[in-house]
Amino acid sequence: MSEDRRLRVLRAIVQDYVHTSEPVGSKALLERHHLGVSAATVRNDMAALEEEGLIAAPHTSAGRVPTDAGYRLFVDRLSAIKPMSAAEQRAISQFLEGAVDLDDVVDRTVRLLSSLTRQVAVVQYPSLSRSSVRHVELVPIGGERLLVVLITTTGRVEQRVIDVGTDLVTDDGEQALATLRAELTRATSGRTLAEASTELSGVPERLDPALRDLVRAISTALQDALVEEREERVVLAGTANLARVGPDFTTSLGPVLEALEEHVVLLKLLGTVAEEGGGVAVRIGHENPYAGLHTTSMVTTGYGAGTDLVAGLGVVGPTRMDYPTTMAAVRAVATYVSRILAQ
Amino acid sequence: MSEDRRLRVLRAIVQDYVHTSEPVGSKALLERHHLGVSAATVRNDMAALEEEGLIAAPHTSAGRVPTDAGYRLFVDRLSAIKPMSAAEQRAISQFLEGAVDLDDVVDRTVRLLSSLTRQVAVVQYPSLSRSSVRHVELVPIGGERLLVVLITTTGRVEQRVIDVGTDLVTDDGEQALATLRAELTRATSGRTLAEASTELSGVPERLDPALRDLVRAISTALQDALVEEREERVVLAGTANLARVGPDFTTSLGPVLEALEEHVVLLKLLGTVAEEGGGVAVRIGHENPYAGLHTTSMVTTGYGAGTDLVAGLGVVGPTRMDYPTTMAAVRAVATYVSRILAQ
DNA sequence: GGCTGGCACTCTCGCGCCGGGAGTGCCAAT
DNA sequence: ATTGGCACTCCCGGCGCGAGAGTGCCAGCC
Repeated sequence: MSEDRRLRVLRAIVQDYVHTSEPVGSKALLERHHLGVSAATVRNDMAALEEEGLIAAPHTSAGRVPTDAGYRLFVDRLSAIKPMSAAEQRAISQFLEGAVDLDDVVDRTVRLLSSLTRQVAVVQYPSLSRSSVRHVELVPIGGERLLVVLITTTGRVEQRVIDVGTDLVTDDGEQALATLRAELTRATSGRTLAEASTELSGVPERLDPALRDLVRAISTALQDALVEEREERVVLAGTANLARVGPDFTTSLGPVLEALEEHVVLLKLLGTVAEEGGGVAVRIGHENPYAGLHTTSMVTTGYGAGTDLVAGLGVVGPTRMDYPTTMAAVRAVATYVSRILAQ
Repeated sequence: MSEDRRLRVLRAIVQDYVHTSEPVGSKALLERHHLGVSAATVRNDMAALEEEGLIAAPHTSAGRVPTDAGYRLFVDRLSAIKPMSAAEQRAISQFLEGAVDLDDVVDRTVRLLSSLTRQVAVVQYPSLSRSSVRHVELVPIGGERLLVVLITTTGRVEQRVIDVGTDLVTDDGEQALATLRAELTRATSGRTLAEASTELSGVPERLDPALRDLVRAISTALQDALVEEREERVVLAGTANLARVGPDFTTSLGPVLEALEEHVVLLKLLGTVAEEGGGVAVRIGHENPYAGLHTTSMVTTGYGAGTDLVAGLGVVGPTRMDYPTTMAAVRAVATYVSRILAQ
């Protein structure tokens, strides 16, 4: 019994099932793939594969369907990421280049990814952790409120509103703000977010004691904005693709949509990125730590400017998905959006 | 034949159908509502209502179901917006008060609205059109690129990246930017966006001819940001609720999800707001201009700080929805989020 | 030992049929 | 205008059946 052929059979099953959405039997396999053996032999192999937990039959005497473990083996050892055609690459690149700002880049990326894969695309906004401070701005709004704006090298803008004890829309207030602004800029500008954060804590002491409380408030607000992970945003597109999957999927549709609304969860999943397979990580069915996504697979990778990975992107789809092309699309989009961000 | 009773029957049908999700027959009606008449009378009324196009039967000898026109009449004349209990109001208010910045307000609002109504909530970011310029900032990034940031009174931040012909990270460049910054601030600060836009066009002429091209580029970028409607964002929550609606709805689920991804469409729908019914507008089934939403109804209203309405919010759900309570929730959330924004 | 053809067996799926039930429309009577 | 009565229509669930797809196993063959 050739171990090698058994794996070829598994591969054929995965490919057929992805293609037809129906359990695949020994005979159907022979028609579409010319393994040089008979149906009976294939049946023996299938029995063995089932024994190993790689495929399963929905009921006696139906065809076989890959299990999560089967897909896993397929992804790890039986498939190669399909290279994208030059035309596709050009299209991707051109589409992304039309973007006018960071929001637009992210928006285009997520749309592109969902239409390429015909699945749900998930793109994380470039994370703060690796970027540095470009600019800090203080804007008084209303009587005793202050808008603190932080602009980073990745072009991201963070804002916080804080309550200050005193009215700032006075001459005194304006003046205080001016010195404060200068001081803050000096303390943070050009520094990485982590550096800026520590630098910031020294500022209050150096200033007029009368302002100390105010400064402390601003400083903590900024630090808050600096380290805040909660603020990391994700953007989705292509949820309608879930409805196209098929009737077998409609039951799990509710839970999946729910899971997709938990952006915190998605962020976490995008965060952990594997290095193998060209940097593309695949999480299949129950490998997924969240119950709502047990019927789905996630294909993710990192992207970002420079050598640092600053964010993640990927797609969510039914476990029965075309892994090689999906992985290719995810990788390609990540590459090109990184390139765009790099300039 | 009492016109009045016929409408009471219609109301009963709508209420029952919303409650049970099943076509309602004459007998079932009598059990749940004590109209003082017999089943036969109700049947006559139903026939008349069907004649008028207010209700329809899925097939001969099944119960009746309200048509879009039926719901319309129900909403306009047969129902009153249910007042919310004091406890609910307190809960809404408290939940929204925890927000730390504009993003958080919007995020909380949309979540709140979807969980209150158990439907898809849509919230538009406060629109620029009614607000005015708080601040303009120019940040050079990379060699020949400039990030233009616009901060408005509503706390919104718009950003644009523009390519300038020359390298700005030089002493000359820095100096030019400084004067430019001052000039722009003077021209726009405190003005409404429309005013600022016209004011802006005068700026290039008043400046050093050498900078004129640069200024013109910045000025157009700003004007772009000022009037840009495309940039208006909407946020969704509760799409999973669509999956709970029922089997009859699953077919239209795909198109609906697609429509919900067309944020431009949603913006347009949120934009047109009626004044009747406490400012809450209802768009039922085919009244909706977009085919994907023909099976759904939309309940929307405006919200925003001050006397001006600056944005819209609402929910999307199946035409078979509980209009009175949904309308109440939409109105209440709009009221409270406006209050939050007002301070 | 591994491969193959053959064969009996199992299970699903679609179809037609049937009876019960809910609901209607109409009519004659009040 | 309302009502009780009655015949009629149509959906729905359950049942049986045959076809088809697929399997498991066995005996023979290389």
